[in-house]
Amino acid sequence: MGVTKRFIFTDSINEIANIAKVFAHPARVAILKHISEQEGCICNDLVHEIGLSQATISQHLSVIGDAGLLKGRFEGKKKCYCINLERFEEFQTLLNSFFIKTTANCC
Amino acid sequence: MGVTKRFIFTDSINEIANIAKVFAHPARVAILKHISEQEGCICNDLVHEIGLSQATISQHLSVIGDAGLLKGRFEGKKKCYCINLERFEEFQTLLNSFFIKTTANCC
DNA sequence: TCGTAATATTGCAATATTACGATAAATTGT
DNA sequence: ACAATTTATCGTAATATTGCAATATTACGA
Repeated sequence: MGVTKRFIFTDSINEIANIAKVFAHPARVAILKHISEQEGCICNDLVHEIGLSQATISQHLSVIGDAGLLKGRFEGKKKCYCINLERFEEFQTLLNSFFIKTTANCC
Repeated sequence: MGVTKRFIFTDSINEIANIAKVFAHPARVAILKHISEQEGCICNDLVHEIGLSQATISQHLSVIGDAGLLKGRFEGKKKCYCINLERFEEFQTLLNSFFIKTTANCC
């Protein structure tokens, strides 16, 4: 098979998985790190900075964007990206609410 | 191609990606949620609870375990799993240290 | 030791992801 | 309008992931 059976899980669980998928690739983590350090940045810089092709970077950016983790706007021909902090914090809150329930452990 | 070029990224970035990969599949999120709610649990319960085959659950458990997010021990023939909270918090700290640097945003 | 229960591993088919060259689309300056 | 620059999209090859049946392994009790 090979198809993830999303339909057997709750919405919150699927949402955590979807956002986590963004962080599940080092290129995307590197992109987010770079953007967060710049307060806004340009895609072409990323190509130079990260060391992947322009097409690949653009794809990763759209994955990050689809998950709601970016804000962006065009400034002339260049596109300015920044991190959607609210969304990022939403992800952290979700993670916390799921896994920080038990303080005691059995092992 | 299709190969993730891990070698062009730093260790911290790759580590974030590796741990995030655990959370990037709803079955694994559901497994972690279930375990965290039980303070220890049994794999066979998971098969019944999650709705995937025993082989699949077992595979997911080993992915979670390889990332260091589980502690487990055998209790007779059954295996008792619990969450490695230290490791989970390590992940959260890593995420924070990378992306909560800029409070101001450009967009 | 033998049978049973629980978990792990293997092998495979189906699908998803990653990466990049080529090309298209958008925008600015001339 | 045209060329130059920047980003997006398409096509496709390579690799990774997902899921399960079948089988193996491990541990216990009779």
